[in-house]
Order: sequence, then C-alpha cells, then structure tokens
Amino acid sequence: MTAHKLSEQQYSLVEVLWALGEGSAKDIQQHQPDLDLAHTTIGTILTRLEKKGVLSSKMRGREKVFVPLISEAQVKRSMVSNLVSTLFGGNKAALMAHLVEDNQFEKDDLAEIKKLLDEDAKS
Amino acid sequence: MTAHKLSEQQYSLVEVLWALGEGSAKDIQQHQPDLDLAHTTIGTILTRLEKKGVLSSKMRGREKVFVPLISEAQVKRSMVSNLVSTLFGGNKAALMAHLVEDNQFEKDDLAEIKKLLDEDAKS
DNA sequence: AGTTAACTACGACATGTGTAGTAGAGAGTC
DNA sequence: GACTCTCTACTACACATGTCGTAGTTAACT
Repeated sequence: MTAHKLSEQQYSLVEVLWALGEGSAKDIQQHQPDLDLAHTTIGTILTRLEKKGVLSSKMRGREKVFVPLISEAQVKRSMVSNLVSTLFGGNKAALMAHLVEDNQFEKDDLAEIKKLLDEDAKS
Repeated sequence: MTAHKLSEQQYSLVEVLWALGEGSAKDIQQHQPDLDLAHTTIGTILTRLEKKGVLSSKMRGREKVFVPLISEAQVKRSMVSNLVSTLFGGNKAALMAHLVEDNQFEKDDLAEIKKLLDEDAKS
C-alpha cells in the first residue's frame, strides 16, 4: 500500500509541508523562493498530489491548506527501497557497498557509520 | 555530463545489454522473458534510448544491435547520487544512516559492511 | 519468382509531469 | 453598490514514458 513515489519536484514541495506541518501554495512559495514557480503551478502540483492521495486539504478562509497524509520517513523508505530494487536487485547491502566503494567517505563519516552499525547490532 | 537517469523499465532493458555486452531487441526479449513486452515495445524503448545517447546501434544483417554507451557503474552512481540529493540534501552518510536505521540488517551483512568500511579506511 | 518469415520504422494513444494563463468567486475598500 | 484584490479551478500545452499495431523491406525457402 505504501508505494509512494514522488518526482523531485513533487518531493521538494511536500518537503516544505513536512517542515511546516501544513500550508497553502502561497506558504510554500514564501518558504522556498528558490523553487521559483508561479503560485498557480504550485497549486496545480498540490492539487494533483491530493488527487493521488498524498495530501489532503481543507479550506481556511479563502486559502486552501494542504496536509501531508504520509510521513517523510515513509516516502524515503519507499523511494530508497524502490531504487534498491531497481539497481541492486533488492539487496540493501549492495547499495551500502556501492556507497562505500564509490565515494571516499571522510574519516568522520566512517566513524559515525560504524557507530550506527554497532548500535544496530546491539539492538 | 554524466547525468544519466533511466526509468525502471529502461534500466531493466539496458541491464540486459550490460550483461550481454550488446544485443538486439530479440536478444533482450529472449534473455529476459519476465519482462513480457512485445518486441516492438522493446524496439521502441531501445530506439528512444539511442536518441538520448544512452545506446548506440549498428546493423548486423537485418538485426539492429544496440550497445550501451555508458557503464552500469556510471548510471548507478548517477542515480544514487540523484536520490541522495533529493532525499538527503546530498548527504551520503544520511542515506547510510537511513539504511541502517530503517532496516535491520542481518548479522552477516553487518560484518560484510564493516569489512568494506575498514578497507575503505585503509586505502 | 512467389510466398513467407523476420525485423525495423513510424505512428498512435494513454498517462504523468512541468509549467503557467485565464476565468470566476468571495472579501475588502471607497 | 462598484471596483479591486486574491485565491482556486480549469484548461492548455509540451515532453517523457509505457505500450503496441501496422506497414514496409529484405532475406529465405520452395
């Protein structure tokens, strides 16, 4: 059921909603001027996401306020998992390996990751 | 320049080409019957990918043989990096953390990953 | 040579996305 | 009450993708 896939653009808008809790097209535009989209464009995207069940909305006076129906963690999980399926045959460790091999991590990162792994092992 | 993004469907076809080195639509269909696509569909996708510069082609008799112009590693790198940008603000360690937190890895996986990390640290 | 089998090329159509303009309705202003 | 401002709703259009069907070409078989 939780197969939520958002495009980059869609994600960047919903991201603002996650941060704000809820918001109108205008709110998003003001909190993220870098997006540089006409407010009507933002409205269109939001409406489409509502139609897809990603958001819900309610009227607050003249403004339509959107609320995410799914959590950021949920979407991340689903999108990462999707990529892992496509690129690594579902093997998450393979993605890990890819990350390690392909990018030299900083020493600090390495230490941090190891700590994470240790904690995971304990629990 | 190496901003190669393939859809899942596209990836699954090119994947076969990476495995075979090169191949025609027919070859792909035979090596991956699970795809369950009309051969004309495969041909269309391949042609479009050629137009985008992902593949090149040459005639072998009346067969059109396609060859990947970019490596699997390249595409993986680019697609993973893309996801990391979108979901984790470009922070690869954050993706690592997500993987660790979100999925309990098997003990074996953990060991393997740690080994990878150690090797990375050495080099 | 005529018929058939194998391919490719092209066109088609649906859906999703990116992007925005325009019309219409309610709220506030003179 | 008339005018204006502000939002939303709707429409539009271009492009990518998923999926094929049909037509046309060429090799091959008898």
